[in-house]
Amino acid sequence: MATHRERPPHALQRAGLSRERVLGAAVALADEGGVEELSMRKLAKKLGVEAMSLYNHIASKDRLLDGMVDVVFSEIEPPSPGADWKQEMRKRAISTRSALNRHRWAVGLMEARPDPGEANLRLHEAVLACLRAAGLSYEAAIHAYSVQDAYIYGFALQERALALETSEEWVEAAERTLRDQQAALDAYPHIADIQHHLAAHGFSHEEEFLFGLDLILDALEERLADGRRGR
Amino acid sequence: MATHRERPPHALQRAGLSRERVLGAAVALADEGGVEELSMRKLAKKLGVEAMSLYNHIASKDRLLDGMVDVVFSEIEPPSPGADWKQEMRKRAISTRSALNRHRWAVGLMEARPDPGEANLRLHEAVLACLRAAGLSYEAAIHAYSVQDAYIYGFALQERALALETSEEWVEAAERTLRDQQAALDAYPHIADIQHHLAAHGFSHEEEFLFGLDLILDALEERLADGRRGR
DNA sequence: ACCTGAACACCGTTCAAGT
DNA sequence: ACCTGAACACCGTTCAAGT
Repeated sequence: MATHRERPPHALQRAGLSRERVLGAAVALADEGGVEELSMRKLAKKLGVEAMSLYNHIASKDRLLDGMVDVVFSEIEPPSPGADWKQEMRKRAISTRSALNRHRWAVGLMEARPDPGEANLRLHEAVLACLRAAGLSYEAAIHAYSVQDAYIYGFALQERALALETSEEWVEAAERTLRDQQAALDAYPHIADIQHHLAAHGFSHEEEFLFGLDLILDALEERLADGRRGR
Repeated sequence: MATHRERPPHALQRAGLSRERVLGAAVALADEGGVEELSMRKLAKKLGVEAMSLYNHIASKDRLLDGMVDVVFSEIEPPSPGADWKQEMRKRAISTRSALNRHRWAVGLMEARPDPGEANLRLHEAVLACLRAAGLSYEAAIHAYSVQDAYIYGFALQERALALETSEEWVEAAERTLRDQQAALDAYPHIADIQHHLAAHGFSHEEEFLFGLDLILDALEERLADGRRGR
């Protein structure tokens, strides 16, 4: 190590890239402009380098996306096996939703990558460990995991589409719809009713998320009394 | 109509395109090769025409995708308002899943398009009508709709990723994982256990889907006893 | 009204060449 | 070992021109 030669100060040499720097910049770029804004050329420019340099650190754009997805997985807090499984699963679901809201480009990609990254596996392992420690059979654990994840990722998908953040924005959007689309809404009276309801009461993604989450967790708890006895 | 002039038989003139033909070909192309295979140029070639001709029938690729998504919505059987809401919702969920399995490219797009198409609105209206006819309050209807759709679309998302069809394929895949990734699995004992379970018992997407769906519908029925009394 | 060729401003990726 | 320029085979879309 001490014998390592000093790098000569050639102008071309010193970009200082690394897999981590590339991944970090890619995530930041996608966070700002969406995944369709992410091109190898733009990413390179952001790093002060030509596009082809990136290929020294990642094999292809597809592998870049794999890495980015695993960055998102690494931000999700894994459950601990000891404590109350329902509480742990609830925290993990909330943590997942907020990671997906910070990185909206990731929603469709998280479940879509074959061969998962390390952070993905670690989280996966922790969830299974928690459920098994709670006494669930393999079948019950698979069932429980499957419903929860379908719900969490599906909810995030809808939330990404319905881009309104606050309850006030919902009121405003509903009022605008009622004003501008009045004629169209005549054909869809129940949709119109719902718009009226939203204009009057607003809407909270968070509240909505927790309603469904607790519905599912409570129902699982009831059913898994059976699962625990072998079923 | 009778006075309509015969079209002269010029060589360039007679492609006979229409919005419907374009949409149909686009859906077929995406069904075969996935959405990344769908380019304006390839679509045109499939229709025996140059890419630029397509722009006489659809405004842009984005509007093409809008149209394709609405084709998928049109294949989902809407619930009827009179009958048992749980049964109607169950049938509609199953119909949605099978449409999404026929058109796997659509999964991430169905919920992602601003301004919905006609088939989308018609289905949306029918679902709300069914829930309201069953006596649910606006709040309860929104809750019920939201959980169900999150689950349905989220499940389809997972199913698309886990591309294995039959239970036998699952057994085979699990066996291969256990054989090839043995070292890696040492670090993740619970994942390894699940793979063993899958290798022994197989896995059915359909069964899994129905477990979660019925869990949710039953739980909704219980809670909505309150929703019906105004809550 | 519908179709087209040429062109523009982009893509991801390969490959030989530089240091 | 890392970075680059030129090149290849693609994209979506515009625009003027054809019939």
